[in-house]
Amino acid sequence: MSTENKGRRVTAADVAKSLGISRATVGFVLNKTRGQTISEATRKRVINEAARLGYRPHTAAQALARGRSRIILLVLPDWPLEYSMRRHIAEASGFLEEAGYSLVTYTIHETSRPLWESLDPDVVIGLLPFSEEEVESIRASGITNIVPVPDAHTPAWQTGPSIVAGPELQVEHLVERGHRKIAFAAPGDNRLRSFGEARRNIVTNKALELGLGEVDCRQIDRQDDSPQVAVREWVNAGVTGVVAFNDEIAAVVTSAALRQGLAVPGDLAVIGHDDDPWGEILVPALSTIRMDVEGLGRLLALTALNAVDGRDVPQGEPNAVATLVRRAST
Amino acid sequence: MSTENKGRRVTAADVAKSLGISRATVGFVLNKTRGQTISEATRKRVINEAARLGYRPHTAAQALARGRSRIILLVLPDWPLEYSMRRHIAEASGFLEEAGYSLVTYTIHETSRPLWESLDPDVVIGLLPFSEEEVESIRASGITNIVPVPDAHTPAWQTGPSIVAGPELQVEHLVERGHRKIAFAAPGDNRLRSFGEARRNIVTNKALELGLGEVDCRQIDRQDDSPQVAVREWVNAGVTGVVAFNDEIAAVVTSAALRQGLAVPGDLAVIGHDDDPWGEILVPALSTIRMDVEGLGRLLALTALNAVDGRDVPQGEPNAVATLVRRAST
DNA sequence: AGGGGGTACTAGCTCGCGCAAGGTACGATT
DNA sequence: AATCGTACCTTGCGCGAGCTAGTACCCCCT
Repeated sequence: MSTENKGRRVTAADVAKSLGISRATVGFVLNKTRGQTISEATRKRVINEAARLGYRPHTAAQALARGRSRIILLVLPDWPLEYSMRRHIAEASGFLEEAGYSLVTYTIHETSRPLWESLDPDVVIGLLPFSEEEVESIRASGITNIVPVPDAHTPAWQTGPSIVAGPELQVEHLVERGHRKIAFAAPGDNRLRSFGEARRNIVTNKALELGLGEVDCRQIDRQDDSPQVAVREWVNAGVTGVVAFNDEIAAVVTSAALRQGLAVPGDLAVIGHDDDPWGEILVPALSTIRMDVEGLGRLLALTALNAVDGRDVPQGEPNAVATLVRRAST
Repeated sequence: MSTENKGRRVTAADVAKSLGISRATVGFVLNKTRGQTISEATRKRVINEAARLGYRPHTAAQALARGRSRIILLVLPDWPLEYSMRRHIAEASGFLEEAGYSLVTYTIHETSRPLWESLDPDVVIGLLPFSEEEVESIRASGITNIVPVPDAHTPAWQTGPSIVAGPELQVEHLVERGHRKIAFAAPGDNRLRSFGEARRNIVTNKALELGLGEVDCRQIDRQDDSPQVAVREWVNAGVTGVVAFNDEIAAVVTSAALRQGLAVPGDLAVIGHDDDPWGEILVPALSTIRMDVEGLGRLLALTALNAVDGRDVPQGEPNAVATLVRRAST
């Protein structure tokens, strides 16, 4: 299947010439183009000859001709993916493939130009919401299909049950454990700023709703002394429970508390978010929130397809969106 | 930069028309084409106008015209990537970008069509050797640049001194801290088996060389009671220092020790590998090995670039390969 | 005045494919 | 006999950019 033309790639024109028919016909057959009638005999001849010659459509040419790359870029968070998550991505990938799309996964790193600029995907879809800078950057590459959609007024991901549930569970859990004065540990990292704000608001509202006092919110940066300062002042102010933005922040806070000779959860209880595998290793093991990544992932795949068609985000929410993982830190 | 043409993408022709010059000139300027003389004035005008209009070259069109996608596909193993590996990849990605290439990472899953068929990369490069079926499949997609080449030698980054240095440093450090009876904590995960074996051998050899006793090697699996068992038996056997495969394993061991009421490093010292950021957060903070990620990433990138040019795998080794990070756990 | 040799560009073909619009042959209908 | 309809296929343009082979102009030298 390869010894014929010395190295040059087989094109649709080669298939056509070899059969003595026009290139368009080959295209129609291979694309199952609707609105074209092709005799069964020709159909078979084309398909066989294409296979015999080892014809593969040239992706770039297709993308150029139809104006779509048929690539969907899935942006992953920068932490190790659990097994179930990876499996789900594989599933989503297969699902999308049947629709003629390729799923490319991507982890953002600051060192290099984001992949959406060079890959020209039809959709960029994030497992986590994008920061404003990221949205800006994606838009600037001429990509209009971004999921989750950054709606100007009420961002869906800031109000959607799937996102709200986590922080609310964190607060409820602390209250259930008897804490009445709680604090929020926000990420110092600028890229997580807007995401942090969102979660803080949810926590604040929930605290209000449950009749708790003011929620003392502080930014935690592992690089400086902010963890130490925050812990000291929290304890002085009578805070006994800390809701952390994620597991890493929770770990940093816990760490700072332990180094000050405080007991966790005795003097200060800490709950994280995301169920990072590291959280289980820590002493004390970190209580946290596990998101229904699989459900979310499936939803995202569907959303991606709909986004390509210009349709809206599907309505179905994953059912079990967030669950509490009780461990030693609370 | 966007309000001019309603939605349509800006092409090089737009830039040219807007300046009243030919499209070719725009191309020459933007590609810094050698062998073409362009006046400095025109150069600047083109560059400014391109920026003003928000011009982005159409990747697919470029790929079609020059016959190269400028995509390098890095095939990853199907297991959670250690922190250091993710950094290598980020590093390589940045390096390749400067050369005008995009690095796309990919984990093979059986459920879907392999990405090399639809992405048309210039090179497919694997962290692990490919199976024969895989090589066959890649070849069938018309891709000739495959690394590691089926029957060439193993890539340098899999055997070179860069890999040996880390484990040796771990052992040396423990000895320096006065430990004479050490153990090795291997990953339980089957997929890391061969890596674990490799590092264990290095540790064993180094221990022999330094005149230490037998190295007690045990597999650690976070999911079962192997950490507890290992720690107990190690301590009973008089082991005082543990060399861990990576920081995660080190953390798990530390954790198990603490939970048994042992002091770290008092009763058992533990040293990790890879300098995962989580290691610094732990109490006690984890001593570890920091790899020269920049060098390794560069090597990976160079290998890929050379493959594009049809050249062979480079021989050069990264120079400063591994350094010891002293923290509280030893 | 007629080259010769730069410099600074432009015209136009090419890549492989999708797809709209246009044939053509042949039997059926008026 | 002329027209129509349909099944089947072809011609040819366009996608956006790379790049070769010019061309027009100017300066300098004999």
